Amino acid sequence: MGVKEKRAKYKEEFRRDILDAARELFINEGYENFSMRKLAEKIEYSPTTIYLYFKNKDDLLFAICEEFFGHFSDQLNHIRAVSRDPIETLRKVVLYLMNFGLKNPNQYKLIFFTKSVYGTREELVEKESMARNTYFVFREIVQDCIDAGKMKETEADVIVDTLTIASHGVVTKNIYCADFLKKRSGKAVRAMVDVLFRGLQK
Amino acid sequence: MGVKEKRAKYKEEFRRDILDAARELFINEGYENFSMRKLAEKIEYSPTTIYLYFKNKDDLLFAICEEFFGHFSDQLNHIRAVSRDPIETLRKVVLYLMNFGLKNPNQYKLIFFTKSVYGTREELVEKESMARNTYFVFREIVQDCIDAGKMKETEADVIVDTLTIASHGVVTKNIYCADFLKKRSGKAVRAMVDVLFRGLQK
DNA sequence: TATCCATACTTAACAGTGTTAGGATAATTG
DNA sequence: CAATTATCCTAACACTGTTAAGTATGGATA
Repeated sequence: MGVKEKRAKYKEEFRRDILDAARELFINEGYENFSMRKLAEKIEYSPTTIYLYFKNKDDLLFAICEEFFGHFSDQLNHIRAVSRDPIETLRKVVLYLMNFGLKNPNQYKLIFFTKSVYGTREELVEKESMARNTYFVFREIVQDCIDAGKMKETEADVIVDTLTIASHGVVTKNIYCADFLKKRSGKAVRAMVDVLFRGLQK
Repeated sequence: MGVKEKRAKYKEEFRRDILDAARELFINEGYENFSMRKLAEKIEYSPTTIYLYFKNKDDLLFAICEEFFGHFSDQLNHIRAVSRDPIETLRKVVLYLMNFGLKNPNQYKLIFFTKSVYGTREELVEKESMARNTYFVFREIVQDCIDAGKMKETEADVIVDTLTIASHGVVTKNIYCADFLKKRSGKAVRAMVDVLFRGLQK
């Protein structure tokens, strides 16, 4: 391996280290208490060093989001692979999304509250990204349900929106209403999923 | 009127002026660009003066939220008064909530993203507040639907949660997905409301 | 080997944030 | 008139993201 490649690899590795530290800091300290300076302290470098590996804070957050969406689309594919009935698959996917958000509020906030990281859906669909892959898999699963004749023949896009938006609501409710998780989130999740599928199925 | 009363009235009036300026600043400059210092500049006082009328930033935001909930619960009562069919009333209420959020993103953010201003539902129900009144009216409207035999006999609480959570999802989707409003929010709102009521009605 | 130079990283600073301590001024009270 | 109190301000603290400019260091080259 040449020196340049070695350097590139080192750079790549350091970037990963920073990313890992950032994610950890986010999860431990929370969305509001995350700062570039604290991250710098954690990795024991000056704050400015981070800017050699990430354009700015948003760029760093974007990288973490992409990491998550990579993991998430893998999960969707896995759920799809092990389950046969399309409606059951979709139900599991929605439950997975909600439960992830409920269990990882800080990471969820990071992903979905970081102002329009991915822009419009048109932009999302155009530009290669992990978030795009996730969206496509989600839509395919919905299409499976429609093709199996088990769901109203609305556009798959609109159904994806309805499901993700409702999930988003459940999670954000939990984030901004203290103790929602502890006391009523289980009930709320079940109620929401039941209403959604009762409303969507043929 | 005695001097003390006069003073109290003056204090109250100034508080209102600050509140009005703050709301205006929020709507014009946006949630992210609001700051105590900018508000101070707008009202042409030093930043510290604000702290004589509000304990801190959160206290000021809370006051604006309460103002909104006062207006909102009035609206709910009005809708309830002019409409006869309970399901139609409820549908209008949900649409009103969604549309308010879509049209007033900055104010909506302020109200629902200001971290747990009202605490848990138990706390909300206990402590006198405009938000509490709103919650009660909303629940009564849902109860009307159940009593009229037009809705599944789930607890009204849970149904209120389902509806507000879904509305919250629609609005936040709009806030964090650029151009959602312009292109697809109408469709999304209709789809969501249809699914919800199809899922909830008997 | 000595020079050069890019890479990696730092210090110091700018402009902004919420908030507080303590001081100044004006109005009201005794 | 003196004392008190209400009202407002200046200055500061401890943060924030970000940038400009500077310093070592270590490999490549003359």
